[in-house]
Amino acid sequence: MRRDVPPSSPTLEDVARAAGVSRATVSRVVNGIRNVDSALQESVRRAIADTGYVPNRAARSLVTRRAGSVALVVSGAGEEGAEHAFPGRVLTDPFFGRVIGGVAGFLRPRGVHPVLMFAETARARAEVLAFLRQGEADGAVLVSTHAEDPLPELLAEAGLPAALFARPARPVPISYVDVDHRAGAKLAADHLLARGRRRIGTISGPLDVPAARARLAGFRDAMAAHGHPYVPCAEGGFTYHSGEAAMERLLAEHPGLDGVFVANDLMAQGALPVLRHHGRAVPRDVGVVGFDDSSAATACRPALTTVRHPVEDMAAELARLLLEHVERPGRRPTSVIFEPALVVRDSS
Amino acid sequence: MRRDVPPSSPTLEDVARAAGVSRATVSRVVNGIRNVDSALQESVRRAIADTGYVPNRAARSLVTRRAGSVALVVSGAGEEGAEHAFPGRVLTDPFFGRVIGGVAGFLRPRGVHPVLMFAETARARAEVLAFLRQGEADGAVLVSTHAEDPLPELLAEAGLPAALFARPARPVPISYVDVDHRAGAKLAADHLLARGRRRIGTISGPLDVPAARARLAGFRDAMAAHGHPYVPCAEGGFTYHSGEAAMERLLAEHPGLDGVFVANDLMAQGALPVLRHHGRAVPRDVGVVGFDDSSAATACRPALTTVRHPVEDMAAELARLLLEHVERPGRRPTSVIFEPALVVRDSS
DNA sequence: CCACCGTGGGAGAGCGCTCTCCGTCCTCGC
DNA sequence: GCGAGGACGGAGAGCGCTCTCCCACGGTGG
Repeated sequence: MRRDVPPSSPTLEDVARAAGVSRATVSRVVNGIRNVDSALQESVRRAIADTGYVPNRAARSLVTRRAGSVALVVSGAGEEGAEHAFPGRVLTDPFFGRVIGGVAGFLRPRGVHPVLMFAETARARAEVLAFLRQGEADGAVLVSTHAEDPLPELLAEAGLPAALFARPARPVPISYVDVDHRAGAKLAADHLLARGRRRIGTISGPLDVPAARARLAGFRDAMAAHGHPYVPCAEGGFTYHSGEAAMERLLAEHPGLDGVFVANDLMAQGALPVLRHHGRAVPRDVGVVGFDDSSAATACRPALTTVRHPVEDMAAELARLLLEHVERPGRRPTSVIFEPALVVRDSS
Repeated sequence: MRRDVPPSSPTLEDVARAAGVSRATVSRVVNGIRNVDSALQESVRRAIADTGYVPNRAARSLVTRRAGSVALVVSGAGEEGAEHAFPGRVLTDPFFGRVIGGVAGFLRPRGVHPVLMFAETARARAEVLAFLRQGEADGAVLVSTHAEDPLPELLAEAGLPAALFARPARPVPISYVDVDHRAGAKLAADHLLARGRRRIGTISGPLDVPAARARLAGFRDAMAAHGHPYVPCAEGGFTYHSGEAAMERLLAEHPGLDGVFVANDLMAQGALPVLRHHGRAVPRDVGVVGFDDSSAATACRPALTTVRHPVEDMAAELARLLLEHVERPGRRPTSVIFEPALVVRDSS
């Protein structure tokens, strides 16, 4: 409509011609650098508006060697070998939603876009590496579902900018953010004891996950410090159903229980109906404390007392760490640990 | 380590030199086109392996005018004006996780990457448009949280390839996928009646959302066809808490209720404790049927009878539609409607 | 025996941008 | 009054790739 021949979008050249200046000057105005006479600047801006110019990202990337995007990798999701299954069934866990939201929230004002990737198989991991090497993304933030994920090491070896959500199981020279799980578990222990609970058990997460181990250890240490050296434990898998099953077992072995610390809210959500089913009123007979302060915590009856995990803030910091590595490639890995807080609701 | 001077990755030129052929030939091999002598092909492949070459995506995009990625836009999320808030609190809803998983699952084997974007504000919408115009993504799939979302129209006007999850409130010339909400609601009605329920109410979704309206209308029509012209309804907002509140209201006005159709699982999950709290046993006194077959359906006690919404398949189809539009820009919009199915569990 | 065609492969022109040079002009200071 | 130096803007060389030509060669039919 505006032009006759080319239906493709206007280029820097077109704008330059319209404004009567050189390409370089238009580029300077667009990128806001150096000293360009304000009158010229104005006419360039008008020409940009007139032509409807938008810079072509591919061309820019080609010369700047920056993609302006980062890979947001959900790693270790799904089963090995389930090549054609839908990935991201994990995304069903509200926890990932919060991480993604936090990362995206930090990146957005900086004009960086997150590219979603799943890396559950060896092939998928190779794709992530290729993706980064091809320069389609400047780096990767990684959130793993299980501890044995080899991707962090692969990234570190390849020298690609990356940052992790949660400390890796084996030490890897890579930046990460995490919460102080031990301190959070101590908060839960202190709270249950303060409420007068004395026969306290715990439902842990899968013990190959460092976070789950740390929560259990922290809880036991805190209990021991208060003179409770033995704390019965049932291991769960961080899912609703594993929470149910673990609660059944714990209750069968320790019917006299009057308090439970559950290592995440989803499992606690599963534990509540089991307690009710066995005639235990919560919080009257048994006090329950979860971990994460996820949406599950308020989608329970009674609403869950829980340990707040500042997931969004952590995810934002995660993104910040990554961008720092992208900015200055040589940088040494750093880790940032966040403090948890107790949120008291109705279940304790 | 391998080379002395350039630490940057090898280019087509380097590979060509190593294989003793021209750039063009290497390009042909890489892209698997035209007829290249198999001996040459072999030596080129070896050279690629030796140099560790990976094609530079920006350079390729520059000439092919294809980004190889699409925008996955969550639209209408969060409140207008909450500029600095974390976006994607919606991601907490497992429904979005399923959509994202389905889209990603389809795109992945095709080498297309989804770029996550949020478009809750006018500014964010402008960014999405600019993103597409800049050629950073070849098109957009859109999943909206509310009906008044202006983004579909903006995309259609701009002639950018796009596809929607769920039919837009106002007709827009754009492809979409949806489920047959009316048929799903009829399934629920038939089932409740078949189980002998006679005093049946419903909790609807927000009535400005077309899907919510269609479910309500379908339910009422099916009930009317069976001789139940009046069906009491309480409007909810598709969230856990709105489900609780709606159930309270419905029960207050119609204490004799023996069946409820709830327009999504999350609200049904909220409704169950309310029924229990008011002394109604589920399913003995009241039968409950949800909608979606989300993870919430199995994370309830009793487990929820619900209408299965094949979200992953729909999302895959959504991605397919988009890619079709990217492939052949002139294509007319099409819509694909999926059939729902009843999943009987314990709540009815 | 020559015109013709099909096939394999090279040369080279860009794609749209950034950025380094370098030239021009204007303003001071001595 | 003249040279130094700063401010401004243009020319042009690429970034790494694709793809259109075009050439060379061998086989075929008239």
